[in-house]
Amino acid sequence: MTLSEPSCFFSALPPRQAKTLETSLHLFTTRGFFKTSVHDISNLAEVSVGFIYHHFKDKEGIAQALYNILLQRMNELIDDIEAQYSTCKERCYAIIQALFKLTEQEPEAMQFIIHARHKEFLPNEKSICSASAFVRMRALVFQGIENKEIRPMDPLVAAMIVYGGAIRMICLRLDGVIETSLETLADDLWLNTWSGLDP
Amino acid sequence: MTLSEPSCFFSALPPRQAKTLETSLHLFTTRGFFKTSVHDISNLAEVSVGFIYHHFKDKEGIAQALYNILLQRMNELIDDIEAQYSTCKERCYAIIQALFKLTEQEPEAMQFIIHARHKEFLPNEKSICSASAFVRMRALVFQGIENKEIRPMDPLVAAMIVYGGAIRMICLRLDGVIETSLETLADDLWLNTWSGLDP
DNA sequence: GTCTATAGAGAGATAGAC
DNA sequence: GTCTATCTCTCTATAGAC
Repeated sequence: MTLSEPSCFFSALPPRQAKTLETSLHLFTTRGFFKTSVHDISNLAEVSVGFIYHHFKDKEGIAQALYNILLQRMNELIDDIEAQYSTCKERCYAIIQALFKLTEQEPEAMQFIIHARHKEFLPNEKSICSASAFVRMRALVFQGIENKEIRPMDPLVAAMIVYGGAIRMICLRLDGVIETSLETLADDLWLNTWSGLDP
Repeated sequence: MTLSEPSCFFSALPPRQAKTLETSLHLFTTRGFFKTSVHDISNLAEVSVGFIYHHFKDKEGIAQALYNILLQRMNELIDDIEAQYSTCKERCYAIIQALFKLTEQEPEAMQFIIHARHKEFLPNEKSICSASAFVRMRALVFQGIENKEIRPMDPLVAAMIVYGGAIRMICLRLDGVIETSLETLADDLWLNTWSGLDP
């Protein structure tokens, strides 16, 4: 899976639906969901309002579709990493590197996944932290404790230490506080994070 | 400063303005800013719409007032900690404990501070990560590196490691993913976080 | 399937009495 | 200072032509 082109997330869909979702992702992350009207999307994506309502249930339906597609991609990304690596340490680091890469290449997608406060506009969706991809990320750490790759501690605490710094860096990068590419900081982060967990 | 009573944040204000802000904080964090109407606030706070518009410029003005007051409190909290402790390690741990305590006692205030995506409804306000309290928190870590309390590394990376796990735990606690009090997990977190930073 | 025009509802903000 | 009534506008969603 390459992540370098915006269209890659939506390439399985017909082109105008893909355009609608790309445009919605852009507007939702820059202006916010509630400050984006369906007409804004219609104008910028060059599709009619009728087209949008024919293919998506309503405005929330657009957000729901984005949410499903992006989390699906995250799950595929974890599938790949689990297939390629076997130790907890390798897998967790690979996930962090993949998230950093995604942040640099597709900041809007990352913003939507991490930051969008889905609860406000997807009331039926659980918190993003409960989404399968994030549960699987934590599960990798739990296994690491069982395997004794990680020193004994509360599993949830271990998971927060493993991913907390990385997720925080992603947030600050998306907010413009960090001005350098995350990929150059990944080694420094991981070296010092892991030394707190090594048995 | 005690944080155990909701009114403590707003106790300097006349009672009905305090009630307005308390109610707004409650509705903004539970329903969201854009799904809360001024009439909702008026009804629940038992004040008139006219009262609200007389004391606050507009709906965003309410959010701005909340933002200012809560960040002010965070700054006072850091003042207290800087006065009471002198080492980087002690100060950072005290901040994490204070944030955990605040999360347990005033979850709505914490939710607003950390999670509210102010950019959507306070477009003139910088990202919360740039707010003075958060900048000061990072500065404490930077000093720790200069003092050689923390092993040499990128200062921003060090700050993310110090606070990343804690902030992540706060988010998961607020979202209901963590079901136990954060205060019982603080020691475990800090012990294993710091051992990645100790020279 | 796709479009335009429009209905209908709700919200922010204000005017003006007290 | 405080209240109620209302104005005005924007947005979601749909109806109906093609």
